[in-house]
Amino acid sequence: MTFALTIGRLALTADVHVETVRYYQRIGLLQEPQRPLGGVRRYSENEVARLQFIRRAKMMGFTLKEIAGLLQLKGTRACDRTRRLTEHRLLDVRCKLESLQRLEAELLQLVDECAHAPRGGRCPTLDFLRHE
Amino acid sequence: MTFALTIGRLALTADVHVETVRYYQRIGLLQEPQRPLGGVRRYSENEVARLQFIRRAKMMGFTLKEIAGLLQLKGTRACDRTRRLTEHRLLDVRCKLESLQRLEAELLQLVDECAHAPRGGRCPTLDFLRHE
DNA sequence: CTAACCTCCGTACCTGACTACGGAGTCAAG
DNA sequence: CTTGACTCCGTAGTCAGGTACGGAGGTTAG
Repeated sequence: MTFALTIGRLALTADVHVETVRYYQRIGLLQEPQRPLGGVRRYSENEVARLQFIRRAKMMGFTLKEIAGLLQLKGTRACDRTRRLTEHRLLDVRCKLESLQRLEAELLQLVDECAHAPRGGRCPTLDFLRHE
Repeated sequence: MTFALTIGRLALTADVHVETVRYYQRIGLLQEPQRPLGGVRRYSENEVARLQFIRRAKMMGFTLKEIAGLLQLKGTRACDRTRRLTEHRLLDVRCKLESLQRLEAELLQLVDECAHAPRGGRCPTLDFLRHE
């Protein structure tokens, strides 16, 4: 393998902090490679890929626990099983989507009302929060 | 009806935990009424309203810090400020919406591919996770 | 009046996702 | 072979937003 990164190079390559790598190791999201007696651990492109996967999933709004689940998929052999898990994920995402869309509509309405409220009058947003 | 609630009744009425009321008092989100010597504090409808305000704002995705800001707004310029806060919230929500929609599309594709993958062949989801 | 419940108050603990620190030991360039 | 950067490891702290606990004292139904 051409890759034999130290933890620092690994972190740099995957664009996370060293401490974050260690943290992920502590919580079991990343396994730590064997350490040669009195030496320093080396990481391969596998670890880089895994870290980048985590980063992407995190940006998608998954929690680290959810990501651990997603990474379990990686080890699972059966397509049926991955499909069920992915479908579950999809439902979840759709739920979140729905409530975010409702929230967006409400916020939009508030912004709009605030924009058209007469100067010196009452604030529709505050009224909404106070009286509904 | 006269409001002279104990903290427990207040919490019940506003549908939060007693400990949460105390927490809000600690962080200055709620003021605590005078305590009669060797007695118990009493709360009025003001506190109920304020708690409900906080609850609603929280559901709208405002942080407690932002809510503290909202609660201090009074007077004619209030609308400008609430509008800025709400717009900020809106941007946030839209960002999340976008990435969730991308995620939904990706997951949907995976589910679909898995559904049509030949039995015993390679799992498209696993391939996806492996190869980015 | 008394049992049962509530309030008060301080402090400690929880989850999530890190971030910081410190004293070793290790590695690589000059 | 030294110097300086890096790694290891453990522990501790951060921030948000609460929860839990425990002893003492207040309040209320029967």
